[in-house]
Amino acid sequence: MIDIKLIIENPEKVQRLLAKKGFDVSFSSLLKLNEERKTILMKVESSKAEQNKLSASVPLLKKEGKDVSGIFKKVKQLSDDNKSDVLKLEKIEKDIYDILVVLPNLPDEDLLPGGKENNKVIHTYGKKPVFAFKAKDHVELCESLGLVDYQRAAKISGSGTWIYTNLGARLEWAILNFFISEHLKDGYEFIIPPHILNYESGLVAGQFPKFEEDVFWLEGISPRKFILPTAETALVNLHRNEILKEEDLPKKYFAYTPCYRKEAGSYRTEERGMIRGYQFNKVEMVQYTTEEGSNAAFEELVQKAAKLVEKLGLHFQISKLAAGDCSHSMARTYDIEVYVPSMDIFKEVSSASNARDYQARRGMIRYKDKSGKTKFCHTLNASGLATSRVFPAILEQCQQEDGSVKIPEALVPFMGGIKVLKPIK
RNA sequence: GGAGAAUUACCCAAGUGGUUGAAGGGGUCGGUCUUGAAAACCGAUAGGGGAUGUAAGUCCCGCUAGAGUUCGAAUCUCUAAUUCUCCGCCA
Repeated sequence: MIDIKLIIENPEKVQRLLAKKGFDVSFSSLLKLNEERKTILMKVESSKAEQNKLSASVPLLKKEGKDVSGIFKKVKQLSDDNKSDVLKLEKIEKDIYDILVVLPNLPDEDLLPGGKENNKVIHTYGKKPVFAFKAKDHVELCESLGLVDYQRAAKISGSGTWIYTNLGARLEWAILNFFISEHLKDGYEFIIPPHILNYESGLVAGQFPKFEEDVFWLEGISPRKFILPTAETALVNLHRNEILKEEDLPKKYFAYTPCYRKEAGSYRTEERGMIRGYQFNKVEMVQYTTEEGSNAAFEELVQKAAKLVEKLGLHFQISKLAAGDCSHSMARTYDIEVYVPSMDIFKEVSSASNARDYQARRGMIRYKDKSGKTKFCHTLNASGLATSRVFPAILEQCQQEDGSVKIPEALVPFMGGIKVLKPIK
């Protein structure tokens, strides 16, 4: 949620920043509503004050044996007269909320406007692997190595899904465990959240009301619930409606959950295999920080995500996203993108974002600073990482001429010492 | 899934219609005493949102949430959420 005070004080600035995200908005009606709100609020409150005063005088007068029926009548009259204004006020407040709740977060000043085309690669690690043989894509490799079963997945579930089998399952699990152990080393707290969340959680994360259609809703449960599209949705709601202490910040969490998304429908032929499915595994990091601490936390998250890919020895790059390519709730986003040889492109394995106080305002997530002032936290998140892109990248980047795949050293301890995956046919 | 009970400030907890911005504990902070500590004693400390104002202040809303009854609600009614207990079912 954008602070309405910011809009009132500087509507042009907010307008200009939102334009960078491709949002063309005018605040004239919002500003007008706000003026109306103030006028009516004052009226409503002063009537309330008078009613309170009169009512408060009743006990004393009663004790003195005086007749109070006149006061009853007067207060009733005041209350009745006030009713229409109270309703009007409620309507205006709802209208204001409806306008604010759909606005995306403001992008940081330093971001380029526009979409993907203006993303800038700011760091590249490693080199494109060169193969002296005809390299396979990850779908072929999964098949020949016996790691994934797409056919049976289609049978028991449907399209957009897959089954990790045997060593595939072990590799997937090893990757996740590797991530988990790294985060533990860095002092992040491990969280295993429920996968079924309530509406409020989606709202606070900023997914709702705009993207209600993008998640899976459960039937037969009330109030309605959805399955999380990312662990961020759960983690960022952990401290909803809480006031934290400044000395407890930053709070650093990570969680492993599958992520359930409808976007697999946007399948394109090049996104074969496990590049985009209805369900994928991801370890997610979230930090709650002070206002002052959020830039440093962002750097840390980006570095942490990058470090994971680096330790796997994969070729990857970091992109600074243009304003329009940042998520709805985010002020800035850097993507860590791993190279997928068969597609000859870089695919996102992590999105590190700073929501600043946007989510915190929605969820009333606050902290008391040293002077005792209550402020909104900043929330940040980064995948660390999504396996569904890492897994194919490992297979494709680490494949050898004989059709085997060399397991990255960092993963070997988590693979029970297995160093190479050999073709089974 | 069925039945019952609960939800008050950092924590426990009193409070069943009117000076309740909420008794009493505990905690926390400060002090006395002590070589230091503990104990004891003394004192301080009650959240949050909003309106107005340069400020001090004044006012509105806050006792899980929402709605209602009433001149007036923490207190009565309804709805919901959560927690606990019992029964059922089960990995």
